[in-house]
Amino acid sequence: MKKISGRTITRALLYIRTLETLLKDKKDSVSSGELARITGLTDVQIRKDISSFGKVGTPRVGYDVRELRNKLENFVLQKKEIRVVLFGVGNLGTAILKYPWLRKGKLKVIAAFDTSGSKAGKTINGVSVYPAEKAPAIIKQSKAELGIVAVPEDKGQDVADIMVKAGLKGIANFAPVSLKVPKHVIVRNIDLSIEFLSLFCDTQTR
Amino acid sequence: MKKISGRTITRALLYIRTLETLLKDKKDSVSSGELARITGLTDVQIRKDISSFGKVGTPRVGYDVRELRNKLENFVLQKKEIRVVLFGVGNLGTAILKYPWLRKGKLKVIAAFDTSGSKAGKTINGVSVYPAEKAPAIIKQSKAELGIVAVPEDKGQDVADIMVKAGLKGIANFAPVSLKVPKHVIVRNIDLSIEFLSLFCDTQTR
DNA sequence: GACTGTGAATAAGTTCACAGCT
DNA sequence: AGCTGTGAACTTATTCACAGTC
Repeated sequence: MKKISGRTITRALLYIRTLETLLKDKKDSVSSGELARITGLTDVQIRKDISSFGKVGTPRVGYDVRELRNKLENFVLQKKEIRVVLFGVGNLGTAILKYPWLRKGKLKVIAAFDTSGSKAGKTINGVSVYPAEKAPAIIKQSKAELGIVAVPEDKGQDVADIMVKAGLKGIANFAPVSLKVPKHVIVRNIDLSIEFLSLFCDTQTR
Repeated sequence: MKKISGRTITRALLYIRTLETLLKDKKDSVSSGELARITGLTDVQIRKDISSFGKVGTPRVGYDVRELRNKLENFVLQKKEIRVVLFGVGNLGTAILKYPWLRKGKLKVIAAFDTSGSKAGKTINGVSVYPAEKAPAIIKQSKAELGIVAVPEDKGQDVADIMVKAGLKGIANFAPVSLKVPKHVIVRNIDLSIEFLSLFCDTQTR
């Protein structure tokens, strides 16, 4: 088996999501063309992606939905549970904590942290909020792997430093600031302003 | 001047953000190498991107921060104000409305909509919340261009349909569902679950 | 010497064209 | 016929190497 590109993996996660809704609709067979219609990608792209995980479809029929879902999950999400911590229980942090789809999957937010004393001690959607000082101990002890930065931009770097020191290997950063981290830590930036503006630019150029 | 790729534009938006924080720090000159250190990109990438907007740097010195910022803004964001509407005033929608960086830039949320009667009539961060029925009229009259889908997944397609019918040209979709829209409407999907999971996968493969 | 700007080389990603299966 | 799977062609994006400038 060869190495799989990050883009293929991201699309595989989309396929998994799509297959799961097909399962809910009691569909148990699907073709690459049908997946293409749903996702907006091309059928060839989808077949190519899927083929990098091994042969699983049957000609003339398509893919067995459950089998394909399992195949993709086994490659992409072997781990049973991915432990995540969140920094910043403001509006965005709360929104992330309350969104149900974090629980449906393998993602588990195991703790949230906030510097404001008024937030600590609360429980949001089953997740306890702790004062920021407790973060290093809790992260290490719980063996969390991912951190979400949902604090204002001027606190972003401080939070990232804590996360790095505590041993997190991936950071999802919603603060509109570039984080400085050692290269073994991977940062995914989600700057909503930039997302919206680049979407706008896309609409202009066509 | 040649055509500029979407990726270059997204990076240009990041450069603009970065230059603006440099301005705040009273830095008025910066090199591609320095921008590279801050953003995590390579210096060549940055020079190449910038050069596609025209010559603006001076050898031995670097770029004038203010001049470069203006140059990039003129290319990428000529428009004075980009009008946006939001559907779904739950936690995520409220978070988006309250985040300050939407106002710093050219993005302006001109209205929010929610089906729940209890939300309509409120004002969040200066943005009025209306019942969903008012959306078509308000969108058309205000000449809004972008829509944000922050409703639960089972309402996503309905909202997208309203947005398309009202003439919006771009949709930022936070609902974990694939939207079906005519091809002249551009959708940017931001599925937080997929973002986090793909980040996790990245941390595994190196 | 220390920077920018850029054509050329390389790498990554997508689409094409068609072989192969049932 | 109608689908999957895949090498090959092509397109897009990044990196290299170095010329040009102050």
